[in-house]
Amino acid sequence: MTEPVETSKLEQQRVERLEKIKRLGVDPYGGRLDNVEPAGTVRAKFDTNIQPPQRAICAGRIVLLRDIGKLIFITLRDSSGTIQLGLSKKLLETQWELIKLIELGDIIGAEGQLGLTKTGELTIWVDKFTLLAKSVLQPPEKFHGLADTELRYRQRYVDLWANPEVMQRFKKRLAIVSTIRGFLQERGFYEVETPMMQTIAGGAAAKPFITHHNALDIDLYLRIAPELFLKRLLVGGIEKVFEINRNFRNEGLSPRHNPEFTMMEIYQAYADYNIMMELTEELICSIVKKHCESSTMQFGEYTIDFSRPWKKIPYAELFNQYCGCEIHDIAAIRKKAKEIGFEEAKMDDEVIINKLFEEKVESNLVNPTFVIDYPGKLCPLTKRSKEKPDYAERFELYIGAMEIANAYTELNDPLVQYENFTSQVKGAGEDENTFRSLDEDFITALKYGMPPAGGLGIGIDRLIMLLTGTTNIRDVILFPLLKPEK
RNA sequence: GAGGGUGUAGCUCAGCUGGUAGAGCAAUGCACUUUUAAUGCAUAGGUCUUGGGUUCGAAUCCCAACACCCUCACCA
Repeated sequence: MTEPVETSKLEQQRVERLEKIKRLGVDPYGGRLDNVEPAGTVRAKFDTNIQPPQRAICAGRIVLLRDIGKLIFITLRDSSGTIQLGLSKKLLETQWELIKLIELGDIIGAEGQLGLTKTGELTIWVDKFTLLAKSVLQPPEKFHGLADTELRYRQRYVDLWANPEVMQRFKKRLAIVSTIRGFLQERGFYEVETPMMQTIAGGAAAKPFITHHNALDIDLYLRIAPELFLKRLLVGGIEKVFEINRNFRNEGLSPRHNPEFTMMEIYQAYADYNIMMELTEELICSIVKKHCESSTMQFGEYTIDFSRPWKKIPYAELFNQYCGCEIHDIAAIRKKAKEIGFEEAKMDDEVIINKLFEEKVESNLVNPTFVIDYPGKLCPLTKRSKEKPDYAERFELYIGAMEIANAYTELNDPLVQYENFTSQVKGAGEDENTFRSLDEDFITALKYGMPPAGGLGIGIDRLIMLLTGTTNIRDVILFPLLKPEK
């Protein structure tokens, strides 16, 4: 464990400075500092007219340092932004030897009077200086920041302060999630946590990660969806329930897929998919209103207009429009699929239809669009439409050609649910069916009676991508999965 | 899994058709009390991702490995 760490010359120089600081009798790793204010708050509250002159205490990392001899200007950064410190030898005579030893990347605390320089920059004229943490590694270059994508992901702890827009993006993410919680709590939804480790990975058709419990000597799956547990809570009598938490899917990585991702699922008893549609539109629009500058967002090459009302178009209609054939004309559909190169012979009709849909339709759905009424066979957990029994009361919300939400009127008939679990859909992938396994306890729960309900799932990472104009999911996940080095 | 791209100083990047490496920032030293990527002068900094090969000679050409990025495939 304690193998000698190879240190660079630059690091050794910094360690030498650290030793010098210790010899001055100063703890280079500081301690508690009271009444610290965010730089942004200090900036906002500053008023030249207030007498006597205001004071402020700030703490953060040194990102710029301009040493002019007996005067040093420091740009200090915290999560709220930056503020300039002015350190004058006159004011800090007793600490001057220490101050001359601090450098870029160190974390310091500074207290003093606020004022403007002759160029109008708000400055804390420091009269109390505290070293809070000596940095013994070189920070990245001040102008370009940290640009190497791999390093940015591996060392997010550097990326966050080396590239201020990264901090802003993640703060926006946190604020949006907090808004979502508030929105749902206001409407009487309870937030719950259901098992991440499950003995049966249900609620979706994805490949799970497998782990092992030693004491029980059983394999467990990391969940691919919380759905079946949240519905058990509907059976249990929690009428309005939601969970925001991680799902894990053992599949390929892409700019839109991370193996662990954050999913929100909402269930509301006595509702249906129409109510979920309203809820979705209201939720996302209220987020846009609160956290975005306009109702139009740039997302890669797309310009997305979030203005209400959002379009609602039946699946079959979109299919017809973009695939150029009628959804019931199976012969024409199979011919088309063959042209594109699907192995259509092995697939059920519905699977081909859906593949064609994904291929032809999705890329056209730029502005928020509810695709409604899915072919019933594609939706084993959904209640069928009373008027059109071949269709399920399900919608998917597409924004920026990306699937953002998926919702349906929940199937609450235990016998039909059992039937759907046990009948296989052919051609949807070999491994996939293995894991559409039968959760008998879930059927038992349904047998006790689950109220009719609307259910909604929103991919939080993707929503954040849209609302921050970020086209790679890794840029909205603090620590995306990377292969280990070496 | 397939194809394409990238990997050079702490960081950001140059480096042509092979001749043992360059800038800016950071660092080190000196000067400087109103700077804004401070400035001026000076100095130092490299297993060119790794391992093979071709060659008198490889950062450069060839092969392989590793990591990252992009596209596709897989994908509830």
